[in-house]
Amino acid sequence: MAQRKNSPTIHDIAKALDVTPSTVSRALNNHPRISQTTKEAVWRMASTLNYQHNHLAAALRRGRSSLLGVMVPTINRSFFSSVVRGIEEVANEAGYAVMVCQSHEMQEQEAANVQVLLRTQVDGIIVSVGKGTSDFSHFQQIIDRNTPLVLFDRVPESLPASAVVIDDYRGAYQATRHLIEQGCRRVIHLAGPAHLNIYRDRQRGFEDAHRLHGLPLETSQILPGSLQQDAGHDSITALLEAGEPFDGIFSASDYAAVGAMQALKARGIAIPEAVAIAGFSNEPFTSMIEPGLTTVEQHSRQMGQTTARIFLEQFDHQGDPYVPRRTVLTPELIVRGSSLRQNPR
Amino acid sequence: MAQRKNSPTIHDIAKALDVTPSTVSRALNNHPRISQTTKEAVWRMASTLNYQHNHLAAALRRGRSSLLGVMVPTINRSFFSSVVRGIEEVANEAGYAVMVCQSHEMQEQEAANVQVLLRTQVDGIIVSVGKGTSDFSHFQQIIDRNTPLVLFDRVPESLPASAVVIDDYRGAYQATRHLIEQGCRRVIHLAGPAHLNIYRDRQRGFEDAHRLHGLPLETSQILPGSLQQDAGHDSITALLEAGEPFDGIFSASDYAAVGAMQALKARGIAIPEAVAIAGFSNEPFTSMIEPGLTTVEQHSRQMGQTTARIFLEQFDHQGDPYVPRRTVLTPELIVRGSSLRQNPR
DNA sequence: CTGAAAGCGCTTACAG
DNA sequence: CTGAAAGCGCTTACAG
Repeated sequence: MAQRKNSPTIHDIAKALDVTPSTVSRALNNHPRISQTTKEAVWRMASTLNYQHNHLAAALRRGRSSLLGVMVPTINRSFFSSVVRGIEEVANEAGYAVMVCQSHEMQEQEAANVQVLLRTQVDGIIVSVGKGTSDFSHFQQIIDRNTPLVLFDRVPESLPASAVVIDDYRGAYQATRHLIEQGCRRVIHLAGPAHLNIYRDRQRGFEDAHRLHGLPLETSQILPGSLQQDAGHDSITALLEAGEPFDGIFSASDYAAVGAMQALKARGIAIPEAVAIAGFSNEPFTSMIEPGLTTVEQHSRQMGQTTARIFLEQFDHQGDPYVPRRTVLTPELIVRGSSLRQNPR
Repeated sequence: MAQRKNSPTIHDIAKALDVTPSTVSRALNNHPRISQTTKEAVWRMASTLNYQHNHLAAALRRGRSSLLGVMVPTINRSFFSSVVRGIEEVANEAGYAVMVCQSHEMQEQEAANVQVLLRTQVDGIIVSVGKGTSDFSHFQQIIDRNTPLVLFDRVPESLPASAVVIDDYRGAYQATRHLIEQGCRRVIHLAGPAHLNIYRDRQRGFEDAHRLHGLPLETSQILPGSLQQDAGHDSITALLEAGEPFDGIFSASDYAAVGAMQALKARGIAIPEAVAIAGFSNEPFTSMIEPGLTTVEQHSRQMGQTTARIFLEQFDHQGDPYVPRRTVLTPELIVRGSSLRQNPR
């Protein structure tokens, strides 16, 4: 079995200095009513003994852990890892350690992770929900426990919690309008699962861009799918094999857009001349491929920072009647070679 | 201030059932010497009261937190996020929650994170060191505290800790040999900081491939750098501007390789005909770009799983005299269009 | 099979 | 400016 970790405690420091643990604790926490001499003696002794503060014990006593839980569908997306980075920056600054975990898009894993985070007594939880989640009761449990919950990007509307999102509708609208301005007359939309706000909003933006430009739109132009790279590839390949005509693609994901590009290239279809294409998220690879993929920047790092700040506010006002708020960031269209035609219209 | 979280405790369950906290605790932990009837009553009451086990308190009492700390340079690399995924799989299975943090390649942040992890009383720490780290005393501190430490991929040799790596030498050797077999006679190596084992080994593999194939090698063929995308771009651009001749590139990083490819393309140099190129890591984008980038697969997920298993072993044998071990995984060369010539030699 | 009691390492009102 | 004492919520040898 695990052997006792003979780490020195506050008690050891106290004994060595012939003061009480109370004094040592106060000195370590830089309490104002402890003399400078005592503080320095304690600090020196702590360093000599290689004292390591037991955060667990302090957390138990204080009723707060200074741990912030973050759950994302996967860290293996530039979007999510950038958001995490933004959260870290603000949280660390405020004295929080961040505990990151992944749902891998599965509801079961998501619910299990919520249990882990709550049991670990995190002071708050930040979440972007997985594609596989349709029942949100595990989040309700967080709220019931009075633990601050902040959502970002993928946000279930039914939950009374604050959220930070970008204006997906607007990003999609702009991307689609851009394709139309480049001369596209029949644009395909690679859409995501409609139970997620972001994909619903992107589809609405796509639709409204057509409406407001007086362009007809058939439901067959909208292809829902997993938005993975292979799904994009397969959807477009099927379309081409069926002989369906189209001259533009707006994908709700950069990954599916790349798959689509590969399907087009495999048949020698010119991008952007024959088919112009735009994605969503500005993943780093979008500027590595050729032609560069037109996409929508989501300001992920800033989104993380904002989310963390809202958690901090909410934590400080815990107990007060809290009115959930929604923060909407503005997306930015990044135009690259995949959609930019020589002679638009 | 934060308000008391009125969560029910073991004591509440005990009172409601008219038994003692001891019994409730045992029932919840499924202790063998508690009657089935009592257990079921406790479980039912726990569920009725919506009891949430306080992991912090249990951890404090038991002297173990069931938390595993993982520190990587950045989660924003497919390699690292896959390793983390592998660690998670094994650790969760064994009842551990994983706490991920990033050093962002900076020694200071790395040392600070070690403090956070130790204070949080994690049961073990898994690390891949940052590029900016030259002083390893913060890791020594982990060992001194008797907390299991396992390293992977980027491993300081001076530390008496177990490590999991791939055979970087072999991967580099194979990639370079492949380039030579494709007819390259003067290969450039985009190298990484020599204080990191992986880059030293990759360079050795590069060198030995030349030696064993009787090909001359000048020191000017080795270009050390940050291995970021723009660094690769700039190094190769400078070489071209200087009129240096070369017909192959072996980059110690996929990112730098992409930068190099962009530099070549910008000047209309044919890949792989004029210059063949290979990278390292098999990042997903290597199969998205054109031509596909030849690279070395590192079996990252398996690396994570292995690392986690070694932690578990080490934790179980804590206190025993532990002999650090080194596990070396075999890399795999992935040949793609960036290096495959029609008529080799 | 269950209970009484001590204690994990810290913090903090209450005194002085 | 410092101390004595209680307690955060749990677990676990020791009894019976």
